[in-house]
Amino acid sequence: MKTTSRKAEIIAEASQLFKEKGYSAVTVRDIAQAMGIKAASLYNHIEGKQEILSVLILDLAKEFTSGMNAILKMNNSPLQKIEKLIELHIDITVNQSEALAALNNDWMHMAETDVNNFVVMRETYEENFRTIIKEGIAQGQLQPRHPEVILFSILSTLRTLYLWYQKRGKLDVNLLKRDMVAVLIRGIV
Amino acid sequence: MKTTSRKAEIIAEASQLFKEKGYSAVTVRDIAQAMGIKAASLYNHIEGKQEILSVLILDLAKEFTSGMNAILKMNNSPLQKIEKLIELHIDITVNQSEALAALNNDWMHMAETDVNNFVVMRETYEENFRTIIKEGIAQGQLQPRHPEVILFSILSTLRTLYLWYQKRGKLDVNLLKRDMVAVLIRGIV
DNA sequence: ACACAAAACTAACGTTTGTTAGTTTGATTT
DNA sequence: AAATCAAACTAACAAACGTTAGTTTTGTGT
Repeated sequence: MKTTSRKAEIIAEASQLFKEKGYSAVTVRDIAQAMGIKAASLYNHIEGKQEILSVLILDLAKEFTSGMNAILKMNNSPLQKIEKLIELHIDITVNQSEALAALNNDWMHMAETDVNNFVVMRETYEENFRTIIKEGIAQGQLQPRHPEVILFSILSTLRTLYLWYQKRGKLDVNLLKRDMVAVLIRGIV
Repeated sequence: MKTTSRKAEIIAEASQLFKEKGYSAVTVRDIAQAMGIKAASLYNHIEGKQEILSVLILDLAKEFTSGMNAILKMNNSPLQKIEKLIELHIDITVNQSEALAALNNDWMHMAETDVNNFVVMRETYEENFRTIIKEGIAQGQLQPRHPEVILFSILSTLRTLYLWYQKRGKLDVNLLKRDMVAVLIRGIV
């Protein structure tokens, strides 16, 4: 059964190394060694080191974008939308944690065009999130805090979840979702 | 008035570059250019590229450690201690944001001994924080959520604050503290 | 058995990397 | 005026970098 292409295997292997040391500190020889082949052999499958990074990041960014769009279409309350967004991030984290590391830390090392596309996608995503929060405040469903503080505190928690999930012995995803929603939305007191 | 040594100037300049591109992507020639001198001239002041990183990270780690120790000595309630910790992070972020980027993202690129010291300091810090949270739960002051989820959601927000503070036009520190404490502790609903 | 394509290989390339060695500059002290 | 010293310089190094070119191996369908 050959379900994964060689290119996909390379990208998967590279993403783990990128997560550990960052894109710039990983050499193509490192990636090749992890694959059990020589560095030059990689170029039968990829165009270059940067392509790996771009595939990793842009594919994931698209996943966030389409997840956001799906949530925007639902006619739920702002608070319910935020809950859905938290669950979206957790789902992506659970099976894409390596790509998340690259997206968070190494996006600026993509080719210029890709960086520009990425930044637009990211700003759009944040703007959509911000709008949901503002609606929640306007409707009296959320506390009247500075929307930027709310956006940031939720988003930074979710964005770095990949660092922390998995080192704590894989706690159950549904338990994680429940407690995370509770903590982020209802606080800890 | 010569209040800052040349070495300190180099470290300050380097930390800005590290924040933008990460340690590995910054060359000593980049740092030299930012200083307006040649790369070789740096070595009159520093032992090597790694030394810059270690000074940045370990000095900051010590600051967190002594801040934590001061808070542990106070006889406040767990909740009050957490508020103090949030303020500690905000204070450090406001005037050390470049070093924070290195501490978060590039600690693994220090020399092995320094990495080991750092990891111990970090684990100790987290363990102290976790203990405070557990006490808060035990005393009924905090909601009975998974302590790890609480610890993580607070800490990850505070740790990445440096990314976000300053691009939003330097909102007032006291306002930031107040809203951040409110959001992290009392939630958003 | 043969042809073909996928995927590995060896060898090398031009650059860039961090760093060292030895020298010159410019200001301050004696 | 001579000596001192911090801090810059030029020149070069060996090693590591991403990548290319050309060749050989391996597996698959005919």
